[in-house]
Amino acid sequence: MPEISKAYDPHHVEFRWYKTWIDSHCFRGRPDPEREPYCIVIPPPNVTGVLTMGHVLNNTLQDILIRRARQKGKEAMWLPGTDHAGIATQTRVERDLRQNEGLTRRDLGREKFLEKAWEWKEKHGGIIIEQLKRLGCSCDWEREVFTMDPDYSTRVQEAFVRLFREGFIYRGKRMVNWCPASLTALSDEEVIMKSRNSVLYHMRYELVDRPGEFLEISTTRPETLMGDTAVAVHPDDERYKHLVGEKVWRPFPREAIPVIADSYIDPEFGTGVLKVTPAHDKADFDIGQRHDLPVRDVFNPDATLNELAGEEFAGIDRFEARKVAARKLEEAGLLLKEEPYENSVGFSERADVPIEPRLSEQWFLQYPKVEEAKAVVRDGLIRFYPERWSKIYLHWLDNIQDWCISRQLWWGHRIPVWYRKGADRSLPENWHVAVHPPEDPENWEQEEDVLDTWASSWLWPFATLGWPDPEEEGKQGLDYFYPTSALVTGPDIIFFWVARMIMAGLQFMRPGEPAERRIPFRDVYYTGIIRDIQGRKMSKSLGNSPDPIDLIDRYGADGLRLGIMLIAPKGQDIRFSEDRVETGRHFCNKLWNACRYRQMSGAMSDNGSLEAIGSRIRPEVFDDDDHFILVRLLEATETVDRALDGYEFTGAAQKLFTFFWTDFCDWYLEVSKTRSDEAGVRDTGLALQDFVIRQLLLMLHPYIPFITEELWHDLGYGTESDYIQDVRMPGAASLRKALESAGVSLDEHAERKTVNLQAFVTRARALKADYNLANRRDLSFFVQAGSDARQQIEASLDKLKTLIGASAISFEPAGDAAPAVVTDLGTIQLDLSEAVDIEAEKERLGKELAKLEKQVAVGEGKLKNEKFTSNAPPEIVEGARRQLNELKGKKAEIEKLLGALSG
RNA sequence: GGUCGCUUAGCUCAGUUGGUUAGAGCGCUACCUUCACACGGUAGAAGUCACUGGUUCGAGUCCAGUAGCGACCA
Repeated sequence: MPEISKAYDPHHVEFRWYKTWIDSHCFRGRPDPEREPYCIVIPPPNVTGVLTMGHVLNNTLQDILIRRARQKGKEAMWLPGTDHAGIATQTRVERDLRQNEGLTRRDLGREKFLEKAWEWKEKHGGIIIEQLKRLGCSCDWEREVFTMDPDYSTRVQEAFVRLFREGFIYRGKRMVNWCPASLTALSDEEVIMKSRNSVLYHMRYELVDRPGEFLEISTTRPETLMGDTAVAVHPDDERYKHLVGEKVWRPFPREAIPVIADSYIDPEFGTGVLKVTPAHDKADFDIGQRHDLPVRDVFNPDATLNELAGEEFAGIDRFEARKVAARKLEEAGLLLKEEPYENSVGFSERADVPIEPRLSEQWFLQYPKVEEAKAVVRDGLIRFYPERWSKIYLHWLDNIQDWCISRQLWWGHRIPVWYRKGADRSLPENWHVAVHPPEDPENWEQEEDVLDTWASSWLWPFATLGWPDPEEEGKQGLDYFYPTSALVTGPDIIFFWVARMIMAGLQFMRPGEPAERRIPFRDVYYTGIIRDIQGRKMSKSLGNSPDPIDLIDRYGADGLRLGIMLIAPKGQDIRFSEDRVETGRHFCNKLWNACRYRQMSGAMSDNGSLEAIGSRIRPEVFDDDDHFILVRLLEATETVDRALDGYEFTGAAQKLFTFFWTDFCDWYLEVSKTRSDEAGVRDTGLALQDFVIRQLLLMLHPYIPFITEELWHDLGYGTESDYIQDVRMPGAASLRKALESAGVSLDEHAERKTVNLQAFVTRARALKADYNLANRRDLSFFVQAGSDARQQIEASLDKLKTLIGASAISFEPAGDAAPAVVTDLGTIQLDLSEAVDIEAEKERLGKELAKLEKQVAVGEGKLKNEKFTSNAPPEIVEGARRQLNELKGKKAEIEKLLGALSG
């Protein structure tokens, strides 16, 4: 038997076990018709990313689900991977290129640049995967997928081609969200609306045919006025009706533009006159379409202004241009006032700069299966935990817009479209849309743009499993593992990813079959967001984000995992503080030492199976404590099981925590120290410890996989299987059955008795503490008890003497002045009459009496209430009656004690 | 502006069909290095369950409203 050290040191345990697990392919998931499948696909982190606290939370949850599924005998498979993070990665590589070599990507050319990007990926791309291993994630690493792997890339293109052929994908010149920093179009979801303190500029345009008469207009963006091609009013607006059809002077570049009427205009806003800039505003563009206005684009792609804006604007930035425009208006006497104005401005999610609406040629996807995607969630085929997220999901689908899927990047899946050289690209007859290039490539040129990263990851739940290649599907087990069982993710990507995956699954998988076979997953668990202790989001710039690897170094992966699980409320944001991780580490140390205590208490016997342990139990020597701990163990097992079935990870963790610490360590192990040395009694006690620890390790294993594996082997549980993860975890029913086979019939009543005894011990200790005698072990106690209670106390005499620290407990009457305390098992008195301050003792008892009187009054009031006794369920009424009697008994006892002190 | 959520001990949080005296961890106070564990033990102090009203024999729990905070959407 290996000696176990006094303090648990996670480091070598964690490294050693993870290596062993990997070497023996523990986490492999392969189709097995004998078993029920259980599959999770990882939300692929950015290949360039490093582990954050969010990842720790998210992946610990997934690991718990997967490990628990394994314990339930399912074929568990957790599929890992990373995505290529188009904009983020390309930006990083471009920045390095600029800093190191002073080059832009265009200097290098597409091919060379992509080589650089791959190099960068090879160098930095494995980090997060290794970090997930440190955390203990039991992914099937042999299946690791990267969204730019050749196979996966082909599948992405295949999906594009299929959608195109079915008419869901089209190319068009439309207003898109343009990021002037990344120089690419973005989808609506990548635009973050932020509230800004802007300025509302009030200006006036002069009427061409009525010199000296002006139209007053307000705008937050005077730098776009050079692109104005009309001003608009509401057709019913009496103030301006007569001016519709006339012209006003755009001040610079000076040009006459029409006054038009459009019912989009809100007459209440400002002066009710809108400047119309079709090239630089989505709504203005729509107005322009309706009125056939020219589109006058005065911006360059990087949001500097171009020559169309005029000489003094060409080349300057949009924010500088705003100032220049305002100044020029003022000089011309056209600026009436500037006032502070709060409005919403769209920002690029990645680059964090204001978006420019911009007219450009892009590829769009009209989402498939929108109605069905709503139905599967609404009808509960896919269940959201917490359920409330389904409302957010449905609302988004109700208002869904076509998805701009092209990106003006190089790092990504190049769109599988070729254009006939020299021909008009806007005509579909000049397109070749296919996974493979045309047979005469010299006459074609491929589309330069790549696909949105999300347009590859929305295929994740099935493209990672071989779709659509039948041979690969067979190899990967698509038919077996799909639909996957659960998805764990943050609510921030409910639109980016969850909703789109659902539509993709419904569209591509098993056409013609019922929806429950086509959906990508059955349950979606939304985590909270990890914040710092002040409630702020974790961010690099605030520096409030701890490095999880540093935490693992200091507390162990198990400590970190458990610490996070103890505070992760269901679907709420989490305020993280490090002392929770400390709590996790303390728990591991306590567990370690409890097992160490077991080893030191007596030789280990056959722990190879529940039956083997059961055969060492002799129920005829059971005492109340044995019944107590088994009843509590069964209860904990049931609670944990039920909690995890409902994705209540914290509830389950807390139950395990208190059962282990309070019931097992603080009580059962403590009383074991007072147990008889008689062989059969002691051995049964040890067997029960083995029984409880076995179940505890199994239940804790999903949370703290490393230490439980280590202890599982140290304590000799490991013969049934090589690893704890492969041991079938007994439910409460199986435990009950195992106990029955061992001849145990559980006495639920003993649990109540033990609770009373525990209270008795606590009260006696408190009595000593009140008299500053906590560390004395030579005191005599007197107990006045009824016959049942007396019998229980006598049966537990040795135990009580040790736990309380008493030299003797007798049932003699104590002196009148002896300090006393009243418990459910009778009155305890300290043999201390000569040293007692009578007045202080009176005060102490008086306080106690007052408390009891209050409680008695409440109880009596309740029971006198006829409505209560007739309406409440009988067991509640009975409980209240019993409680009242107990309180009254205690009250009478205290009154008696007080009477004796006074007499 | 719309939708959703949160508000329980100094702090972070449990409290799942309404039911006996509202719990835990951390922190705090006092005591203890007693041979599993000081990453520990013992005892203790600490809560008008945000506020107002309602339903009920009974509300932290259900309903309505108010306030504060937060998220998402516009």
